[in-house]
Amino acid sequence: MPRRGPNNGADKRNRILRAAIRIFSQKGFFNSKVSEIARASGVADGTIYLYFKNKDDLLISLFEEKMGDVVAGVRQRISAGGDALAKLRIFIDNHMELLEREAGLIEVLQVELRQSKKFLKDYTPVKFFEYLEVISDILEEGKREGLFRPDLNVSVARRAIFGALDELCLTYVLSHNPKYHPSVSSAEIYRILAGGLCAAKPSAQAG
Amino acid sequence: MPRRGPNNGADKRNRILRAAIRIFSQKGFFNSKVSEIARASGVADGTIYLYFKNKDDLLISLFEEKMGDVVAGVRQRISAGGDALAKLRIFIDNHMELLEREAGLIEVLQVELRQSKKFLKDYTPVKFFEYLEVISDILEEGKREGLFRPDLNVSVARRAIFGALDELCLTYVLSHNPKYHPSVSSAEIYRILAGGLCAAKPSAQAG
DNA sequence: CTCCGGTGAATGGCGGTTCATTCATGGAAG
DNA sequence: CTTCCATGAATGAACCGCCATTCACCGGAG
Repeated sequence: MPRRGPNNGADKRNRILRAAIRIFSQKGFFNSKVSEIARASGVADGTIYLYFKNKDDLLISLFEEKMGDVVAGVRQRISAGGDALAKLRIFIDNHMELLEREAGLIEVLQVELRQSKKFLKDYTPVKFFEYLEVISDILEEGKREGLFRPDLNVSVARRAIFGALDELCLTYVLSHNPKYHPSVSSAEIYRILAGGLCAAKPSAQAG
Repeated sequence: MPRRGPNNGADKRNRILRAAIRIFSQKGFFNSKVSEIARASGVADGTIYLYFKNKDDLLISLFEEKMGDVVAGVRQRISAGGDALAKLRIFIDNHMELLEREAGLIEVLQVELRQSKKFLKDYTPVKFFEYLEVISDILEEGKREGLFRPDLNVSVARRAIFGALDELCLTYVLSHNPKYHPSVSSAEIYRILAGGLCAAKPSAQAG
C-alpha cells in the first residue's frame, strides 16, 4: 500500500473512478455516499474533492471518460470490417459482451445516464452521442451498399437499436437469467434487425 | 385508505398522485420534495402520509396504479384485433401515442421505473411485467399463425421491442425534435420489426 | 360535546462539502 | 553526509443546509 508519493495523482484519480463505478452500480447515484466511495477507493473524503468538483462532476467524468473508451473500442473492432450487416453484428456483440467485461460500468450508464440526460443541468452526453454515431455510420453504409432499405430512417433506427440492446442488458443485469445471456440476446436481436420478426422470405435464408 | 369524507377521500388521493407524476417527471424522484408535491396538489405535507406510507410508497403506488390503466387500455385496443402484425402495430402506436396523452406518466415510468427495478428493495413491478406479457401474447399468436418465425425467441424479442419503444419515447421527451415524433417513430419501428433493416427481397414485395 | 381528517411548523439525522491540520517529500544549506 | 524547511497532497471531523417524517393542534360534521 503506497501511502504517499508525488506521482500517485493519476493513479489515485483512477482508483476513485473505479470505486465510484462499483458503488454507483450497486446502489445508484443518489443512494451512494461520497464517504463510501472514499472508503472503497482507500482515500479520504476530502481527497475526492481534489480530483472532482463535486459528486455530480464525479458522475459526469465517469460517463465521459469510460464511455470514451467504449466508443474507441467498438470503432476499432468495427474497422476490421465486412459489409454493414457484419459490422452491425460486431456492434451488437460488442455491446452485449461489455456486460461481462465491464458489468458495473454498463449498469451505471444504463440507469444513471438516463437520469442525467434529463436532470443534470447543462450536461450533454457527448460520448453517448458518439456511440450512437457509430450506429448511424453502419446504417448509412448499409444504405449506400444497397444492403439496407433506402427509406430507412437512420435517426430513429439507431435509437431503436440502442434501446433494444440497452433493455436486454438491463434485463440480464437484474435477473442473471441465462435465457437473457448476452450471447443469446445478441443473436436474437441481430436476427430481428436483419430480417424482422416474420417467417422466412423466399430469398433470405441464412443457414 | 382513509375514505371518510363525503367524496373527498379518493379524490384527494388522486390529486396527490397526479401532482406526483407532474413533479417527478419534471425533476426526478430524488430531486422532488414531498412538500412540493403537497403544494402542487393543494394539500398539506402531512396529508400525503395519510394516503401513502412514505415517499417510496408514493412512487410505487403511482407505478402500479397508472401502469395498470395503461395495460388495461392497450389490452382493450388490441382485442379489436386483426392478425399478429396488426396487433403489433396497434401496440406500438398505442405506446408512442401515450407520450402525448400521458407525457408525464411516461416520463416517470421511463426514468424512475428503471431506478426502482434496481434499487427499491422488495419491489417487483407487477404491472410492468403484465405490459411485457401483452407483447408476448402477440408474438406467440404470430408464431401460431405461422406469421412469425417459429424460432423467434419471445422472451428476448419482447424486451427488444419494449426497449426500442422506450428509447424513442425518451428521445422525444428530451428533444421534442419532430424527427422523433411519435407517429414517425412508430412507423419506422414497425417497419423494422416487420421486415428488418434490409432492402426488399425479390418476392416479398407488393408495392 | 366527540371524532377524525387535515394541517404545517418543528424535528432529527443524514450526507455533501469544507478547511484547519498533518506529514512525506525533495531540495537547499552546512 | 545530515539537518532543516517549504511545499502541497492528503486527511477526516465538523459543519450546515436540507428534507422526509412526525405530531400537537384545529375545525367542521354528526
